[in-house]
Amino acid sequence: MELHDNKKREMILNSALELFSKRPFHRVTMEDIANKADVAKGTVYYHFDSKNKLFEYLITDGLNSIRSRLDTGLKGDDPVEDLRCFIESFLNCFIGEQDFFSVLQYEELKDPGDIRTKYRKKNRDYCESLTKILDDGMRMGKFRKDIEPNVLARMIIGMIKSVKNTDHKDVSSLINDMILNGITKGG
Amino acid sequence: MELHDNKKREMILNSALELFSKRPFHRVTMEDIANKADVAKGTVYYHFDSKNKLFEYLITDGLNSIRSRLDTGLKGDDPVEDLRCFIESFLNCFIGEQDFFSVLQYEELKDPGDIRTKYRKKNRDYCESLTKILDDGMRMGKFRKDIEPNVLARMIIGMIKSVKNTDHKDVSSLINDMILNGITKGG
DNA sequence: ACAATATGACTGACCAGTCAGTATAATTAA
DNA sequence: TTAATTATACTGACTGGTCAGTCATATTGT
Repeated sequence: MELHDNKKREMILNSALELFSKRPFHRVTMEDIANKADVAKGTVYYHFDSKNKLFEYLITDGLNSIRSRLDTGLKGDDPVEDLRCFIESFLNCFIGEQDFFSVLQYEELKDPGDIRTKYRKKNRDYCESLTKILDDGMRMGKFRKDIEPNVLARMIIGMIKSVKNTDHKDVSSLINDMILNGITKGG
Repeated sequence: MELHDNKKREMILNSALELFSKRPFHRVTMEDIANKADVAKGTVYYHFDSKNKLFEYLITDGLNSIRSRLDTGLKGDDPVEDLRCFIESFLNCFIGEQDFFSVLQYEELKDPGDIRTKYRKKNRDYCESLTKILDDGMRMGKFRKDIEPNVLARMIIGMIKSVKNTDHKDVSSLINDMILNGITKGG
């Protein structure tokens, strides 16, 4: 019976995400957000305690949705297949949620002494999921063992995140093949 | 002893680099920099016109030194060997100049409407150098052809940049081998 | 009526950049 | 040699603008 169609709250979140993805935290003002959401500044403060809290919400909310998307489809018994699946999901997330990943990129930068630190761990969650896949694969003799799984995981994520505007019909399987077989064969 | 030794200027640059590598641009104040350099705020402004100009100097100066380090050693006639050489140089730069690369990472983020845009291009220079190596290699049949050389270049850079605190004795050749042969063989 | 929601003028902290002045070294004048 | 002049390096109190957050008031919904 109480409230809400939450229309304005949604507008605020959308506007904030878009602005934070285009400029760093301190170059986005609460008034920018309010204006873009077509709402008064006070309204933003009605829905969110502070600029930090608003930012915090965007990050945790986004991470949660991405995590659940990344976890679906993993079987746990076939590392090669799980790797393929993970890469595909991650690439879909990455391309589908570009604004969010831009915000996350700011978030990932060092800035001890405020909210950020607190998310570092959660932030790495998808790395841990991938780390596990790689670790399993190494123990089963499917992947090379001369590198730490978590280092390799981060490298793979870093690699995927660097992909921009390619029109290859299936980037996902291309990347998968490159990771598995390198650049000297295939093509 | 005071005139024309650039001691303070150096101190300012060092302090600024360190601070900018730890916090985003707008969370570093000119007074922070002055304090760290053990100098008055006015002194910073004596040596640099503005905060932007100081930042600008750090970036261009760092990029110039890195570029020249990356170009030495390339032969131009053997893509496989040039790739190996590039990876080694880049990794050395990346590990040796971590503060600078952190600053650069901020720099690489979108923030249209100030200095940043202007450096985008220069910023990518080392990518172009790598792109050329890959392009040559593809034309010579050494590397797979089913991916744009510039996309691949960015992926490789992204991969290397994701390497953190690994104590493998020769990370450089490990990475080189993984890029060439993938993760299913080797180790 | 009453609570929930929304408003925007206002406040106070913070910070980039200024400026009037000091100090020290280099140059010239006596 | 030393006094006077100028150039260079440095200082920190101050200013003007910006922006997160507040609050008294208005509007809407039930």
